Amino acid sequence: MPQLSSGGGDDMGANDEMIAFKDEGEQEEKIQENAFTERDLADLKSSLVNESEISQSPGAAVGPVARRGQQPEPRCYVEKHREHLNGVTKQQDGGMYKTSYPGYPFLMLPDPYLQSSSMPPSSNKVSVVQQSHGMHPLSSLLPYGPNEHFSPSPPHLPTDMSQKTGVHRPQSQDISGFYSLPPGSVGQISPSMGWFPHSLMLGPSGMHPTGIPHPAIVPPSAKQEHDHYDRGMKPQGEAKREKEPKKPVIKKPLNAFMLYMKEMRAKVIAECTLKESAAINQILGRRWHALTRDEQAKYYELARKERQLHMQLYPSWSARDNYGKKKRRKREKQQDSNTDPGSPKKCRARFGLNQQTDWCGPCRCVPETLSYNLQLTKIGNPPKH
DNA sequence: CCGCCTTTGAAGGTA
DNA sequence: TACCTTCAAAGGCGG
Repeated sequence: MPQLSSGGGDDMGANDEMIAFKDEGEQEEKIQENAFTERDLADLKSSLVNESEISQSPGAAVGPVARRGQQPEPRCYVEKHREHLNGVTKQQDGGMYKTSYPGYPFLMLPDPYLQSSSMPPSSNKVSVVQQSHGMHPLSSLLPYGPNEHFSPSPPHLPTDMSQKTGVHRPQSQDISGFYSLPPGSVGQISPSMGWFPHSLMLGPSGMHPTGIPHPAIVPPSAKQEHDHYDRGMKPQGEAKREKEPKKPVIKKPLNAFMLYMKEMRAKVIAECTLKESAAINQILGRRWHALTRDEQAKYYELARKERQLHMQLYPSWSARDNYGKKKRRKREKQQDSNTDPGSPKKCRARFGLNQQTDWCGPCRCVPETLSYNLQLTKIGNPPKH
């Protein structure tokens, strides 16, 4: 990454995006917050209207079809705002994070987590966007101060940590120095603990054995349990929990954009009076593109540190661990429908097979010309497609 | 109650 | 190596 050149190719993504911004000279893209929001909202609403009124306008979609390859060029967006800027007072140094930078919970482990541990039962969600007002209590722990621009190579950062980590998971790094953690917290992690499966490392409530709850650790179906509490079903819920201790889920570390979203979501919601996350995320995506490299670099650096901390806390964890929990069910459902013996005609039609003569490999149903008895006796597997 | 929507980035898998 | 897929957060909404 350009902004993190120290590592000789850090593992930050969005290279293309950043280069594109460099070419576009985005430095002057400092837009007044409120005007930006109104513009975002107007764009979003108009796009939503367009979606409903105009059918499939190619290239203009912001909807589901507007995936990466089809997204409007950032330049177009910037130019749109440039036009808009004709009537808008520019901020002289309008970095959104110039005056205060809330930081990120992984970097502020002690206080926020102690606070969260004393949260009422209704606050079962891990609060990640915190202390967005004023000085962060742990801002001193941040590698760069609130008014300090991100330094590509923090002086206290161990050399090997600045370099591309890849799949390398440090096994005995003293992260207490890295994160300035107080004695008795993560710094107590012994090197040997790194090889425990995370299910053994965690307490019943997603508590790390160090006593520090981690935002990435989420008790499964926490929301449901919360609902049970709300509906006065606590005894039943508790009994169920005691019977079936569920393994806490270790979530993926958040990437730069996710960190940005967490920080800015509340602000956008307040400004736009929007609540729908899909719409909010569209706005945030645009704002993300409008950020300067320096501004984005802060989040890339936070995300990098988050991944490193995550690697140290859960050395055996892999993103693969959480794979397929939603989509696999969907696939299996679809496969079930494919192998549904009750609809051979549909099945054969779906695969473009001859209804009279073709075997259907996916569902293994026989063609109509073969006898029903043949199907029952299962004389052999049909040829696969 | 579950999944979709919507965004970007990271990581794992595949060709 | 390029490309594809999945997941991470969020909350309203529809089936």
